[in-house]
Amino acid sequence: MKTVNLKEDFGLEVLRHSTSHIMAQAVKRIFPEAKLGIGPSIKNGFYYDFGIDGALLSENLAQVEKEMRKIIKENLLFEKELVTKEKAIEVFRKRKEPYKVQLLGGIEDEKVTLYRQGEFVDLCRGPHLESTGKVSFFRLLSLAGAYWRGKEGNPMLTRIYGTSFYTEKELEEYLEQIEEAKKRDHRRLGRELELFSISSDLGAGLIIYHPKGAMLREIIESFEKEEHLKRGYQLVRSPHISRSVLWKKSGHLDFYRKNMYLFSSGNEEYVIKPMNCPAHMLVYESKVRSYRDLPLKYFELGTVYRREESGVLHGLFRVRGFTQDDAHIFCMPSQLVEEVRKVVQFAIFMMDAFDLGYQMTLSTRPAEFIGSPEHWEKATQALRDALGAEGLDFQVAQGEGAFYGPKIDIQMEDTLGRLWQGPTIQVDFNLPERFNLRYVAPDGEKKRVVMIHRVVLGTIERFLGVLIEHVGGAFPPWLSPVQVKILTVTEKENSFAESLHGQMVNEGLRSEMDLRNKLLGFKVREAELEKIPCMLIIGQLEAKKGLVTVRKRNGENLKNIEPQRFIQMVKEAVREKRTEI
RNA sequence: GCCGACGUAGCUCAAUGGCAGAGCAGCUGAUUCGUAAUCAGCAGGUUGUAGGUUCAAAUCCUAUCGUCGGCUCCA
Repeated sequence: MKTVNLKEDFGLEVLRHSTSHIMAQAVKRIFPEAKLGIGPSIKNGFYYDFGIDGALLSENLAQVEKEMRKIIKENLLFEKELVTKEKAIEVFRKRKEPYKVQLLGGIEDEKVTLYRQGEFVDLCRGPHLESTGKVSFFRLLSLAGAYWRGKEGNPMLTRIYGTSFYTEKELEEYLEQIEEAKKRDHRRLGRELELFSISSDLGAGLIIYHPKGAMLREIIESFEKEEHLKRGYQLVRSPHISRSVLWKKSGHLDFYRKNMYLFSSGNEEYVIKPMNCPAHMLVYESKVRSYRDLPLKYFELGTVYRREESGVLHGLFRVRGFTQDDAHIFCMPSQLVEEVRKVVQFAIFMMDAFDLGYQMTLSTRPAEFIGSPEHWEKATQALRDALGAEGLDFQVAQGEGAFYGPKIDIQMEDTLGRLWQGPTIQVDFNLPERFNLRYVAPDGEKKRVVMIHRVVLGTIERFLGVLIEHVGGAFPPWLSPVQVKILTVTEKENSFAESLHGQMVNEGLRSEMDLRNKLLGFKVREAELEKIPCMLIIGQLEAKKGLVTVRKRNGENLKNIEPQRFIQMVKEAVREKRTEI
């Protein structure tokens, strides 16, 4: 089974890569001055980059598609040619392809392969299909800017994204899938379910929570607080603003300034906190600490503000004001492995509690770093050991660690398959140094404390976004802002409905009533669209007997239920965190 | 920040230089009804904002704010 799948994927890669060459050929026919960048196949399709100085616009995509169909009809052979690097450089110099020449400069091998189809030549490892005629079901999807070789200082090329399949059915299904994903988009559901909104008057990247979204947050936050207390964390709190001297001391003013909101008051410069760590350092620093006190774990749902570049803002996933479930763990070097391991377990516990999938990355020492290489080696090994002890699969991102220490990142997927970083566990050699954080060891000597900086959901905002998309807005009862909606058949049952509502609210259930003079079918439809876990249908039958009919959001009915029994059912579903009542 | 696209009623979308419109939502009335839309009527707008071109601008131009898809950066 597995090998067949691999083959198919490989086949798709070849198809898509070949389609990207056809696209490049079409673009060159229409815009002979376009310079070729690179054109690989990617997860769900392919792209090709062109240096064309903005002459290629989205209105040209249809034209490019048309030319591609012509090339496919011409059924040109993909011809492979093995040449020396010098020969290849000469070919592309003649064809005025500076990016290809640059690429060749970076290749170590003596021989490279060229692929030709008709008048088009590309530097390419291959493999390709036999001929352009083998491609038929493709679609150009979007246009985007992309820096040459992904470096900000380089020229901006124009990138065309597209996809390609062997059958029309698969292409249609893929396009359909994208449409379906849009319905689960948290930005759309956030509005439809009245969870949150963003207002340009308030400011880009700043979230306002509406009653249902605020309730959802409250549920998640109180769950988190409890779980932290169970694990020996202590709650701390710090103000939103602080004097800039604190940030001078922490180093943020130098390294992080462009992301910080600063303001002055009198002669004093102030900072709106972009992080919680410096304040937590001050808590540690406030008295002499003994090795007997360690590990110390300070937890704060800390709301921070960062001046993010306008182009990166994205719904709840990338914002300027957000709340981290932030904690700082101070320990002795000998406790590091154990503490990291506990945090890894905690993060996984949280992911599991919300039924979310994830992937892990270990990021190691970057080119520029502070602290000694031995410390780095030990800390990186501690992270590796913690992951190993839990039997977790992880990728290693060489040199991707922060300048102040190695880290473990946990990424979560959104509905379109994009990855977003959630939980992160970072060892920090920098701040304990800058704040001179020490503890008194058994021998009476003062020693440098080791610090772990960690979040287990990441930020409440991003996490909520992922959660909304994961459940498609249909929250499990324990999280659902409204758990029950009482629907009356006619206004005659309103008083019974009101007494039921009072009873449930008293028992701590989140209940709403729909007493409007509307048809039952209409009320059911609305409650279904609100994705409320269950409805109570109250007509004459129920009112007379003092019982309720439960309609779950999947359409299933439970008849003649005692109100108290129903309340217990909901409580049980909440306690067990079941997805449905 | 950069590249491209977009911004019309609460929402989804029409109106291609010549009278700003529809459906849903909202409001009012009728209907008292059993599991995804009862019927009728009414109201809703400085076309994101500011400037410009024109006899005339939602439409063309400039700036600005915001949104979307990417790039870079990041939780």
